[in-house]
Amino acid sequence: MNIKEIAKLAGVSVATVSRVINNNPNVSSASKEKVLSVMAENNYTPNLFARGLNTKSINTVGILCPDIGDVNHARTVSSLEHSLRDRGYDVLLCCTGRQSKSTHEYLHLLSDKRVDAIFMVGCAGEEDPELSEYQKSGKRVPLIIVNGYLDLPGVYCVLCDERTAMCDMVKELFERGCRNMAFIEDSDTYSAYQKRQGFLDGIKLCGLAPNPKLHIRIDPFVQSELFCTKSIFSQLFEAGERIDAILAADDILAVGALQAMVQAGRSFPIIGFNNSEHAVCCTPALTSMDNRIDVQCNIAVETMLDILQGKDAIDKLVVSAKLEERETYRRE
Amino acid sequence: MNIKEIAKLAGVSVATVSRVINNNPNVSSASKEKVLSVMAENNYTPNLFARGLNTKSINTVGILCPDIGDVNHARTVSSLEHSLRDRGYDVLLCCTGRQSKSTHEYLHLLSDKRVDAIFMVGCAGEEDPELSEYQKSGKRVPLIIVNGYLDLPGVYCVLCDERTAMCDMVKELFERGCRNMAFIEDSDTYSAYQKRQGFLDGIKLCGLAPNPKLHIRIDPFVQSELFCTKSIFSQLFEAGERIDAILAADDILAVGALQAMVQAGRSFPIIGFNNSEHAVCCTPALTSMDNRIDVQCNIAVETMLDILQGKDAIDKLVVSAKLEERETYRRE
DNA sequence: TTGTATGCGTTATCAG
DNA sequence: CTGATAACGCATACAA
Repeated sequence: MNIKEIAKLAGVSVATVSRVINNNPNVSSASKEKVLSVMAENNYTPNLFARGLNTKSINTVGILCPDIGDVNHARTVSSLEHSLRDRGYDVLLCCTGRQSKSTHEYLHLLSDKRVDAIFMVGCAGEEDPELSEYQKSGKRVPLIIVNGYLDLPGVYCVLCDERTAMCDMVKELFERGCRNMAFIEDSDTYSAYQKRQGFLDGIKLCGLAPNPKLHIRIDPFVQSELFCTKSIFSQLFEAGERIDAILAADDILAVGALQAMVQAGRSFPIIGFNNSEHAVCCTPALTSMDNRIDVQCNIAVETMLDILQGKDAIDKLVVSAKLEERETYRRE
Repeated sequence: MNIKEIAKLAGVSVATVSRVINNNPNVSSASKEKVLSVMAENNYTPNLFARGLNTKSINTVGILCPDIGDVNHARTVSSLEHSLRDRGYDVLLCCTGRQSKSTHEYLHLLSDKRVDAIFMVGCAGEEDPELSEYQKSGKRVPLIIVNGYLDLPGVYCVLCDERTAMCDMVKELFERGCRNMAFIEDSDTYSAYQKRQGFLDGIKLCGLAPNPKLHIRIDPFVQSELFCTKSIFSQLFEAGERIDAILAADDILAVGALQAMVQAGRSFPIIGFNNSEHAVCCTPALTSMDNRIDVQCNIAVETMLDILQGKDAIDKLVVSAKLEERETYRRE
């Protein structure tokens, strides 16, 4: 069933049918009704390929993310998807599998599909030379990074002031008397880098000496990050290492450390990051820094709309984090 | 840059270029090389719309799921996406938002996009009359349900024997001496129904009387299912209700109950379901029934390939669950 | 307000 | 092995 057949059945021309489909006002209500009813009877829907061939757009955007199985990425994609669908856009999902190599490929793949924009979630921190090459090449699709930053022309970023948040947290704990704060991180994203720097900023500003022994890095590819973190901290406690606070770049890491702490019969502030469900699963419940991913996603989608409408959009927007207080740390 | 320009630059016809693009063997290696080099120089990629207009397929499948923010759905989609991409398929993601109404719409939306197949994740249990209507309507796209079952012609299902697994678990606990087992459930999916029936089967087979007070249903739309479950069980414990085992349809529910149990200073077997990360976040670590979603996804994709190749595929495939033993219950 | 004719970029058919 | 050309289904400029 195509537009020609509908036109014949409705006794009008294909142009008129096309106008009805596209809500063109220049159609008599009589024709319009007739066409609509014929379309309904035959439950006809226009072929999107043919349509896209003309309009160069199918109201579809691509989302690029390392792994949708990761809770944080899943939340982000979920939020983006809802915002986008509310505005009539479909979502093409690409999981790159954390291999920076293929990011490049996927970028091409998506723009070959003629998506209207591409969102990147959980992207790497370094200035990817391939990405800039991509931006230079003919295929200019609006590129929007969520919870990350890349200083490239034509790339728009929405992020969270995680560095400041982390730094302030360190200062706050220092005022509470903490002098031996541990820091745990895993992935190598821009976001991870910000948190690390924030921690180091704080340590420095408090006049403390950085202690490499308390700066833990967990390989994000291990079977279980939680278990790995837990055993490292168990060893530290057994070795009698002095620790009076822990800050983690992600909740799952914080939970691992928390379990080790409880097992060691100790108790001090632990702060997670991303405010995921993990924070409420553990006991005691984990205080966590919320990076406001929902807000970020909304802004990202608004930014996309601005770009597509030709308005000039802000290329770097920063939202502020918010501490979700639970049992492992409470402000006075 | 289109096929015509490439043809001109390479000094051949569009037909030859098209053959090169599609790996048609009937091209001299000389022409082939020439065309390939011209394509590379101009980093040309064929327009997928024009292509789809002829071939009726763009190697894209749709995935329909209530909410990608849900950890279980996220894991499933992640697994499907990987399998599919390995085989050259892209993924169009649609989150229906748990509203059965819109499932119908999304189904149409996806087939309008001319996807090659549609996977449904976390779908409702009842025989959706709209779905069967959909299947009857002209738009016949292979429909594959993961971790669910719908007895409809042309619908293929992969699932887990959760009913048996749950039933066996009850029997096992009975033999261990448990006589007052509680059951917690939330959503209203096919999977949820199976678990509930499995529990009731087990209770009956053990000659126990069903206790409505210990059959807890949590509204899946509450702010926090975990917290809700926890407070319900706290109340039960305070009221002196006798409970000597808990089975939950999902880990997050089990964790809530677990926290209440620990707080009440009690200890008995708790079994979660889906073997998610939640199970290792809590203390004691949660024993959980794994529904082998990765295996299910692989099978689902294989099924899709069979269907698309015209082979006749199995329309109902059942994998068996596997208990992941942790601290809340260990087999002897 | 309506219809005709043309083009969008490929693939497929057929003749060479 | 190659090339010309007709589809594919729709949008749109232009004419009426």
